[in-house]
Amino acid sequence: MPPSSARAPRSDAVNNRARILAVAADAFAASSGVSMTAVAKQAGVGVGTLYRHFATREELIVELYHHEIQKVIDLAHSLAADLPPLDALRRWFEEVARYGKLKHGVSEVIHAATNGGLDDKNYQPFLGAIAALLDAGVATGELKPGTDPEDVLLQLSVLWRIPPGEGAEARADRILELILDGLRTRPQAPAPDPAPDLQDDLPTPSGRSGTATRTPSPA
Amino acid sequence: MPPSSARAPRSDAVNNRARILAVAADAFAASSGVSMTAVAKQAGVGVGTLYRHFATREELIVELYHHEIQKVIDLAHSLAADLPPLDALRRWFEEVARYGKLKHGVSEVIHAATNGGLDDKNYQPFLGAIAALLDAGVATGELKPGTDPEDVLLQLSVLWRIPPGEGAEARADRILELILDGLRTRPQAPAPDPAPDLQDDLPTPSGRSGTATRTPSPA
DNA sequence: AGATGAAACGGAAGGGCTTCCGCCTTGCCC
DNA sequence: GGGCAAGGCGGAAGCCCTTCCGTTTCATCT
Repeated sequence: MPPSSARAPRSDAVNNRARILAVAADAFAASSGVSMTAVAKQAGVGVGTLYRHFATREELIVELYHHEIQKVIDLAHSLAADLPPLDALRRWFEEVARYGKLKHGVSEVIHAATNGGLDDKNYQPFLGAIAALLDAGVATGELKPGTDPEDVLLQLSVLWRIPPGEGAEARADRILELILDGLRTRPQAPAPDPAPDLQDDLPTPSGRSGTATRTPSPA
Repeated sequence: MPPSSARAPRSDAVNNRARILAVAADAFAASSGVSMTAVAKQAGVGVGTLYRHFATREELIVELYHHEIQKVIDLAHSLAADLPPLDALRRWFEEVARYGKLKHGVSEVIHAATNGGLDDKNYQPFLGAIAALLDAGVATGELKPGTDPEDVLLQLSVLWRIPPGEGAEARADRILELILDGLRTRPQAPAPDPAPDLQDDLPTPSGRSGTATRTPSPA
């Protein structure tokens, strides 16, 4: 390729970048709540320098974890090749969820992506991974055709917003299942008749999950 | 009731609260990017006072919009009563999406809710609204039983994260449909046999079919 | 009216992300 | 080797949300 407009990068810049990444890797490994200022200080550079290299916090994180991201992407492709489409999709979803919990970075990246703040370098392959899984399912007729990978990614981003604690894991599973069902093809029902034949008698129609009507809150 | 522990609220507090709300209503109507400091200044109080009345930015917004929220909640109940369950649900989803776009507040509130930062006063009725819609569908057998309204709310929260512009509206529609399908019951396929009888043989499992990557909308 | 204590007030301060801009280093060319 | 721009560097500063705490005000009790 023609070396047209790009001078060689300056050596100090190269060093700084490397040092920043090294420091940041350590810092984020210890805890995900690391401030840009802290990273800069530890790396022995000013914040300005930090921001010269990584225009935004997200961008730094993306860089840090793009390795992990790549693993997730690769996994998608291999699952798509090895497993029945639905299983592949489910497994991948679970894996994504798991990654997001363990390595906080993956979720941050997806978050960045769904916020539009991710450049093609990481975003496109991710979409490609999803597309591969979807395509496999479309091919066997188990998944609806025409689903946009970006939409799926957006739906997945919900996973990182589950408040942690108690039943977080179960909840993630439930939601994954909902997403999955949304993606599947819908077999023709033999009897679309809306008559409720199974429900004999429910004395209390609102029986379950605290359908409590509003509290009498005065304005 | 015993006037046990609650003194009458002080008059200055009452006045300040009212003034803050009035000012904030105007400010947020003009643009959603209003800082707490700005609100406090315009209301002629210190930030400390502002925060005494509304412990957090979200809380102020919730208070501002809880009127709109109530409308959405009421709508859910009346739709659930008047329309076939699936239509009711779809219509309500659409309305929620629309509200979120127009009045920025509704979405902020849902965002707060799904972040766990919303107290019962607004959160529970919202869940109740969703539960009503779900229950109606469960009763007719069109929706899966046992879906947690909170999960649905979380899924809806995705709507506010669609980057605005170009095909945002269409995308919201697509996603709503995905969510909806995830909630529906899955009719028994006549042939539950896993053998693919329609597909002869797909030699290339990785062949990218129609799910071509969408053109990345210009960020 | 005067005293008194609980609650409200105000704004400085802390911590975060990001931008801006004057100064300095590096690498190239003469 | 010396000069010169391009680009990197550093950190102050701007804006945000929120917390803290000394000071002030209100409502009540004497």
